[in-house]
Amino acid sequence: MVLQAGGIMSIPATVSVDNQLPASWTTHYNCTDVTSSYMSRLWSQDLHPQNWTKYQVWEWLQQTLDMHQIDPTSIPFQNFDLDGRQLCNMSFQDFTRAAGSVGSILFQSLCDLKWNDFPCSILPFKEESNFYNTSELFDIKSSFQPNTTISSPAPSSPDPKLSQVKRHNPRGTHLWEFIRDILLNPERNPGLIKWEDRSEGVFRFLKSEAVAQLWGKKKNNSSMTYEKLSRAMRYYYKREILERVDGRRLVYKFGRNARGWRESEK
DNA sequence: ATTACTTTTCCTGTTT
DNA sequence: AAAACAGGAAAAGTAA
Repeated sequence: MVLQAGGIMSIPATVSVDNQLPASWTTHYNCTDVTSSYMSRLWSQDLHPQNWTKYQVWEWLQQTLDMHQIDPTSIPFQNFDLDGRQLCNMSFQDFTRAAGSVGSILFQSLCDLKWNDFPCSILPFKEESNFYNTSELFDIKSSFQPNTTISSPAPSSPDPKLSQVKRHNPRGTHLWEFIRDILLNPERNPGLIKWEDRSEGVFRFLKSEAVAQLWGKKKNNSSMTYEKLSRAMRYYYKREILERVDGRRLVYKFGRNARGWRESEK
């Protein structure tokens, strides 16, 4: 029998992701536990949508879609590369232009935030934030959770088109989506992965182990490694979510079945 | 409980 | 020699 010595011990203490993240990231991470009071104060007083940064707009978008169980890839995020002021200046029509039928949901949601005082149902779920969010990069759940009371349960917009909105994996972000979302948010991607050829969908891992750690964090698996992550990536070839790029290490390319990575895509 | 699908884990071998 | 790439196999996790 072959002895596999040291297998377990070799879990990379090597790359501590947190050490590599810029302040803005870790701040966001760490605040999640302490957040309740902090956030509610922050949200109810200081940070009206008007004053949101682009990042906060982005966060709001994620949360709202999630809350309504709308597949994030069904709307073009590029259309929301806006700060709070710009967002608040958007008309209803602007929203529908930017996000189709989902636009009305977003508009509605934003109106609630703009004009209502906060539904205090916003931070009731302490345990859940632990659940999938020790420190989550791409969906920071600190502020709200799907809670039916949060925004008018029956939005008075029986839009027929809404029925064809994809209701899909609210929680399940797949690996390739995770990767895509890192790529799509350069402000918060501290040199982890970079586009090699943006229009062709070619990208390269710069810090493979750090990405793996981050992925592990998301999946609550502290022993994730690039070795294992890359095996999952290779399974994507067959499904044409990724295409092979050979000869170039750590380089991958989105395939025909990968959605939502293009600059202008719908 | 079942099932289909995705990811993780582990491994052996190859390539860069 | 070290790090990536390749996939097979099987276990484990997940969503419906």
